[in-house]
Amino acid sequence: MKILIVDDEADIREILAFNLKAAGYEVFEAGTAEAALVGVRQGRVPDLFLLDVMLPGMSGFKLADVLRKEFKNSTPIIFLTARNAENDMLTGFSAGGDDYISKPFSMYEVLARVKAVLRRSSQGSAGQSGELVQAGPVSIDTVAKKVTVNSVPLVLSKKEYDILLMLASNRGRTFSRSEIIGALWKEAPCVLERTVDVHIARIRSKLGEFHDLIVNRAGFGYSIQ
Amino acid sequence: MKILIVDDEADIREILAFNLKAAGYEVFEAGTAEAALVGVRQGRVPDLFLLDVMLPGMSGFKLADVLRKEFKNSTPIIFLTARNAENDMLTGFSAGGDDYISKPFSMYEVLARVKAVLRRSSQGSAGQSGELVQAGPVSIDTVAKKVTVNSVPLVLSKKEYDILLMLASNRGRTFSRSEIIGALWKEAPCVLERTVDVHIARIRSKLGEFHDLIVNRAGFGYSIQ
DNA sequence: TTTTACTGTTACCATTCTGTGATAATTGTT
DNA sequence: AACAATTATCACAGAATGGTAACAGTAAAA
Repeated sequence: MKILIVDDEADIREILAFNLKAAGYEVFEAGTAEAALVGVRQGRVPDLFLLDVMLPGMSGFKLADVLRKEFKNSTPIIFLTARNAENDMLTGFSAGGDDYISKPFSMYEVLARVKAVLRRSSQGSAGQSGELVQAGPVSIDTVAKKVTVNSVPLVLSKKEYDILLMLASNRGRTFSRSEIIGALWKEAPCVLERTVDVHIARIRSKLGEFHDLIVNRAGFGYSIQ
Repeated sequence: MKILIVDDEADIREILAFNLKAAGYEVFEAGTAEAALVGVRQGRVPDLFLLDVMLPGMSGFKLADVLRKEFKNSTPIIFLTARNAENDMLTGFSAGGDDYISKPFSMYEVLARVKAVLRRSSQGSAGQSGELVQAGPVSIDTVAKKVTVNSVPLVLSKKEYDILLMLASNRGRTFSRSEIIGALWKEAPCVLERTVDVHIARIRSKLGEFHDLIVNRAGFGYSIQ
């Protein structure tokens, strides 16, 4: 799968590129919308755009516009936006299959989103309901950031949501407590490992009859089968 | 075990080098990515890189890229990142077996990470998704941490899993009890050697008809052929 | 402000896992 | 064969791990 990163900050490009490559994607970079357009016109068409909104010269939105008009394609786009009052209105918004991630974002978040978008676009299912991560009766809309269990809405707190998403989007994989903390406690990675237990317990109690969706293996950690 | 530290700040290098040496590692240093590359090209290849992301000249990511391309090796890399908006996205993230630690870090954190990474790579199990270790009918997914025998799931406890993985990823090699204890009882290496027997017995009984997968040679130890 | 929800910690209990000693079985040696 | 050394297996207690409730501090909302 080919991904084109368009961002004027070389550091960000590098971080994204390196880690996406490590995750097995083929990655191209461009520092400006104009450069990206040249590449695409020469035939280097990616399967997904990672597009900074704030670009010098042609903006990310303009580029998206041009791409849509010129190629009439439906290549999905993930917009990267700096977090400010203007862009906040975009957070969680999604239209025409596109998606927004606001800086600062975590690589974990980006990777999850990229994976979801590519899977969805390869499945050809339209994006009205956003990207869905399914795990048994649980369905997570990663755009709306809403969870349903057998179509019944489930209200989770941020941490509960994060943990459930991490487990659900890696079904079968067992995460140790320290892995979970390392991935989700970016601000203060110094919480006790027992904290994870408590969050798991809270998720389970909200899951009701499906409380055993999250499996624990003593000494290994937690997983969703 | 050899570790190459690449960081432009001499102070940081010194602190890391001193403590890692004290912990028994062989340590090399480089102030720039270019210098590190020269050393590696001359044959001083470490078992682990500690790589600052923000280097003058060639960045840490670029160096990692070059190393991967030029040597096609899978030497693990731990990236050191200054804590700022850009690098926050990397905290706790891990892809392709690499790892991130953000400054300021504690030596305890670094040592724990180094130890974990080296153990992982010495067991021959890189961190990418679905790494399989096969041994006859037994197949071990080192990411999901699950074992199957002829595709039938096998539920093992942590210690049982560790022992089976050690034997399976070094097929044909016979490990004495003290070798097994030395490798797997890092925390409390003062258990009786008989303990290993008991764990082996428990694994064998779970293996059912394949109980003779694990072979013992009197006086030598255990192995999987 | 008050109220509410969220998060992290602790404590207590249940469960699972692990190490040990006893004893039986096997292997190697004379 | 007889003996010694080593390994296999069992049962049990203690240790480690996990589940859950209650509490307190904090942030967000009313």
